[in-house]
Amino acid sequence: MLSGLAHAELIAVLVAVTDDEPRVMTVRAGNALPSGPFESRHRSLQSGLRAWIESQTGHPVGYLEQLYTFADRGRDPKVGDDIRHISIGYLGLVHEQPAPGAGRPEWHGWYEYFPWEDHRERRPDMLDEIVARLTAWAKGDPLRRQRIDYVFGCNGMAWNEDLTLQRHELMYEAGLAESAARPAKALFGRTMAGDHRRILATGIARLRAKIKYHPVVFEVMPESFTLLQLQRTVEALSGLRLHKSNFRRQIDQQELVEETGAVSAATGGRPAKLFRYRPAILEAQALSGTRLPVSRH
Amino acid sequence: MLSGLAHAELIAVLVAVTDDEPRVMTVRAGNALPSGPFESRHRSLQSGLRAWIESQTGHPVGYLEQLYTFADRGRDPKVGDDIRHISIGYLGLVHEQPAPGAGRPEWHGWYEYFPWEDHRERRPDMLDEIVARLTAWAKGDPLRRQRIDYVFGCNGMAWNEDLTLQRHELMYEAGLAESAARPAKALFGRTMAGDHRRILATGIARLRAKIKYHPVVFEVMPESFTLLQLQRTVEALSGLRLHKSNFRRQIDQQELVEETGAVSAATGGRPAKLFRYRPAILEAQALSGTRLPVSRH
DNA sequence: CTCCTTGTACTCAACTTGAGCATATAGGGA
DNA sequence: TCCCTATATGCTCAAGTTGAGTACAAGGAG
Repeated sequence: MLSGLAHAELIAVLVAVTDDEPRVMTVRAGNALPSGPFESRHRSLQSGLRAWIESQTGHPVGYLEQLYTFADRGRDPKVGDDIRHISIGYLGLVHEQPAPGAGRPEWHGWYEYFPWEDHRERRPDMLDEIVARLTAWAKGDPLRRQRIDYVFGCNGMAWNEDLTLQRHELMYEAGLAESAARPAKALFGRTMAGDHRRILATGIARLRAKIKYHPVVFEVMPESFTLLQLQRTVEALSGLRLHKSNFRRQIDQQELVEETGAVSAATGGRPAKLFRYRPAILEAQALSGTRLPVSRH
Repeated sequence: MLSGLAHAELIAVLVAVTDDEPRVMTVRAGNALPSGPFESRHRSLQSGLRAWIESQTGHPVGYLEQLYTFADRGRDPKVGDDIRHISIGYLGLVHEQPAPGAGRPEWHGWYEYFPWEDHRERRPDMLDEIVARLTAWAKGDPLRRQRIDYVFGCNGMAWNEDLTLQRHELMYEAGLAESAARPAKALFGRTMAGDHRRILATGIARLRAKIKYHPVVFEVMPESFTLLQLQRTVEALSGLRLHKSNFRRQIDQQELVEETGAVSAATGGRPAKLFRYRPAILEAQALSGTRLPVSRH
């Protein structure tokens, strides 16, 4: 018994936003997240993953953050049947892809996997079905009922976009997601191999929370952009519609952007000023309590 | 070469608050955090650690959260010299200890290790010395200068209690903390073995950030408490003095506590009502943007 | 009884946020 | 040409939140 020995694997949730759609890099035709063994030649977890990602995508990774470490009882014929399998998940952000889906890396919209998470147009109808099934599963247990209400925003509670992971876990418990017994069968959304969809949910949740108090959006933006493009990107990631003028007020109060001087005529109406990110003050202003200016409509 | 194989170890930052002092469980006379190998008999990381902690401290762990996974090139004669060493850090909160320091587990005040982090009485004088040495190290580099100002709250910037980890890392870079070459020598505060002090800094930072938007304080409180006791506990953890009436307003707006009906006469003046935590609504209200009502004085 | 100490309830100005309206500037078509 | 539509951008205002302080209550010690 090799006590304390385990297989270590790095697994990445790599996110880009193209055409107002958040996309995640996948392998195996969208059925798995990219991953690889953590090799001893790597200096550190971070640098190992960074090198590997850049070789795979050809894009520099602007932002890389550890997400979570998952452990599962894996099987490895080389070492023995009962060795632990440890996956260290990372969230990486890359700038807009010029040609999404071109080349080997496959980018899939993340709402393929979590269609109920996109509330930009309207609250997805699918949610009624999900909540109905969860309610049946809860069987009147008041604690479960309360959890459903909170996590899915029912019975007077507001939808909280940050709870992506909790929603997935609740659905998993209730048998609405893929299971070990039926790995490819889920009632809602597209599945992934193993626990990859769960890791993706972790990444989405982390990014949605972070975007509110840290200027990470700019890590997926091109060099220069209009304020509406910026807003659309935040909306894509959070799955919400935002209030336009309040969003703008927030952005320029934080002094995170500056005008480039150029304008974009590509928007149809009055040309919009182009802005660029101004990392100078960096984190100074950023940490003030920044809630999203959600539009109620 | 065993590609992908690694030693996995669990390491815990276990926190309790006694006598208005945050304490952390240590081993080896306060020189290390408790840790142990992750064994394959454990169902999961979380449950393995939970069982282990409860056997060590005799106290149930109310709250357990993964902190971070650290990787270092370790040495293990059993397997070979170049196997990876992975430490998975956890933050755990336990309720007030009846007799701190009694028995095997040793609880040490966390400000022994980070004396400059306690701003309850006054800004520690030590900070002037630290900043002076950092300034010398920065040698006029404006980026370093800006980072020092931000992280330590100099030159018009406010002290941000959440930046414990960044402060430790900056001091480490500048050679003011222990190093691999001189593991026990630090210019400020008490050291720990290996990177344990850094892991403790990670735990402090996480807890200080979390306390603002999630009702985790109650995990270190006794069953019933007065509002001032609650305030003193938050102050102990955050290292700040809070504004009394605003703190109270915040607490009862969140409706997280209810009166027990009893009063405590132990406080010297007018007896204070006792309260208990009311987890009923649990997380519902909690997630609203909760900043600490810092007292400027 | 008086002072001292702690607890509890209000008040009020400054600031922030949610929501909507008004105006500016482009292209396209009658 | 001139209006219409579409987007961009600026401004206002009420409602809510926060920072700071004051007034009053209720015990114990001397």
